[in-house]
Amino acid sequence: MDDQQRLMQIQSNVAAMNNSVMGQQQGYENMQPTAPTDPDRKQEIGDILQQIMTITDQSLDEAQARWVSGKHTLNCHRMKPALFSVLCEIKEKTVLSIRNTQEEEPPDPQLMRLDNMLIAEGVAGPEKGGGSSAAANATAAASGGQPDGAIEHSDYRAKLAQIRQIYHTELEKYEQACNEFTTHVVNLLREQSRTRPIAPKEIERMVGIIRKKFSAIEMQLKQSTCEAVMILRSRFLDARRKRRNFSKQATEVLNEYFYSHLSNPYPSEEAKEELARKCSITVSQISNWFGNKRIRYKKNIGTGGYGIGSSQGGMEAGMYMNLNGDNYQGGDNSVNALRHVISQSGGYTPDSVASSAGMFDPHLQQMTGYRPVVIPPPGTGGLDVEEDKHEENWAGYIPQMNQDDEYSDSNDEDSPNKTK
DNA sequence: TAAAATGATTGCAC
DNA sequence: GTGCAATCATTTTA
Repeated sequence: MDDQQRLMQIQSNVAAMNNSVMGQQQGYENMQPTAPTDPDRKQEIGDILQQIMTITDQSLDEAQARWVSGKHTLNCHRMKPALFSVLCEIKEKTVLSIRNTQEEEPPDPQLMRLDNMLIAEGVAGPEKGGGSSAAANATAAASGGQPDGAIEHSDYRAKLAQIRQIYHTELEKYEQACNEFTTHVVNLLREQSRTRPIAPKEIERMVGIIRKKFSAIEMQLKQSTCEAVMILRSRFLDARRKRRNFSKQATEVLNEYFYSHLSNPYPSEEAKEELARKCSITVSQISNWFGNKRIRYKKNIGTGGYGIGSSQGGMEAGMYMNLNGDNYQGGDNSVNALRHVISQSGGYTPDSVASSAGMFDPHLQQMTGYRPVVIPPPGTGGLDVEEDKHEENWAGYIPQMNQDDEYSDSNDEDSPNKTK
């Protein structure tokens, strides 16, 4: 389409719209001493458009020079408000409306993920409970109930607080910069709206564009913060490798539970919680311990190292009888009394095996004074085991006693894994 | 100091 | 989500 055709089209458009904006012009026209006739108005509009079209064909310098000279004339022209209004309307109906539909996007899922993570880690959102609880959760597992866990905890918390502070400072800077720039641009556009048609929607759109650009910076900031938290967390969690053995008392409590529930050594959640409380360790550590215990018990049964009556003696279940190894060694409590009684009784009896399988012999208890009282037996409403859903799988590992097998105190000498 | 013991992690299956 | 099995990493023991 050449310039002439474009000009004709614009002129016809303007003529068509002229009627629609007459209302807007009404107030203005009322102020005029004489209202021009229709042919006159069309001629004037044609002149203005002709000037505009001519400018597009000129070089920048020529146009500027011409514009400066004609600026005052155009600004003072009585048709200027009407023309601005028409141009603004056209802009809104074409470019702006198309862009608006394109810009109405749903919230960025990546940004949402970052936001959620920062809130979960206690960096964003309210500080109270955020950082400290996240740190507490992370340290609970790391410390394993050890006293120096508190040191690690405070260390983690301090570093997290640092990250949080940097994040908030940067976020504040970003918001301030964003607001300042937005205000500046809005003022600039308002200023320019005196000399060129700028619709309010156009200003809104510009503000949206600026916000979008700044949100990219915000995203970067959030991403960097998340990375910093992740690095801190991974370093902190690595500290879990620096483990400490549980206290003797804790191991004893766990062993007591394990061997008193040997037929089904799967503590319920409640039992785990109770054990965790007694041992001053976490529930997950209890789960780890029982997981390790079951598997190592099975292995040793399988290799025969723990086999009742095996030449090596020292089966782990038997340890409950011979009380050797697995932290049962050298105890000076009721366990030792039991050990003594067993050694006095001349070795293995079916009853003692029953006790190892979770069926404590009342006679033995009476004799020794030892009871697994720390953990109430199954079905008593105390620390109970899980339902026997594992019993089928586990059953093969419950010691099956042969009447010929004899456990002698000499087996005490061998730790279960000494078979290696 | 090597070997054993032990708590934790990971990958897989259910 | 839980448990198993293998493995890692550290601590304890002889």
